[in-house]
Amino acid sequence: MCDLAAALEIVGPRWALLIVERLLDGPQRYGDLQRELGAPTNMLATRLKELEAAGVLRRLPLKHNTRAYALTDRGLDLANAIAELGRWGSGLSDTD
Amino acid sequence: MCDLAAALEIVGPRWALLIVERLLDGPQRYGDLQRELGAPTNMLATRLKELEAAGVLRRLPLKHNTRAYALTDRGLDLANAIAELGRWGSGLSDTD
DNA sequence: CTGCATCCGGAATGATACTG
DNA sequence: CAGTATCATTCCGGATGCAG
Repeated sequence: MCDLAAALEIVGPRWALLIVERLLDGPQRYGDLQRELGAPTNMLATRLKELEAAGVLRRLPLKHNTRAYALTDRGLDLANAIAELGRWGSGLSDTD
Repeated sequence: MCDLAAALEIVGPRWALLIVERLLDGPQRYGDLQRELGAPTNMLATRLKELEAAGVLRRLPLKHNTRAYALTDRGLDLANAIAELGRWGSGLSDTD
């Protein structure tokens, strides 16, 4: 299996890369991600668990009943790939 | 909608990025892609149509009953993003 | 013989309501 | 606020069949 397929095993499922992109801004809470992404709550919970298991992000327990999700080094490493993909996406309306 | 989401609308579905990666080697025929990717034939046909509609690749009619699929400029533009994602995927076994 | 559509079972996804 | 349970819908995967 090539490296790209291995990467897609983790960030391929829907919402995964969007979650990481939001987290590049800094740690965010569950409700913040849900609102900004517009993702279904069950999918958000599922992806967060997968990404945590993959070592892309980790949960930071806060006071009371709140936690925050923050990228690990492995997650921050995705910044370049996300930037390139975003740059490509921004040029989709050009020269159409 | 952010640029990343727009990009994922096209290359998000399964096999899409894998197809483009194989095509970076040069134009390939349907059977070649099917064998090297191990993708189901129906999915391959579906993704190829979507990617063609998105202007990522185009069909080159060959002699007889064969066609080849080749990347357009827009498809070649994905090389950087694929390279970054592949690089990230290759580091997944490190420091595990 | 290559390219692709169709059929069907199963997995992934999405909307909503509910619990701690 | 954070996450789970449930159910409808769509997507995916494998086999098969048909057309050029």
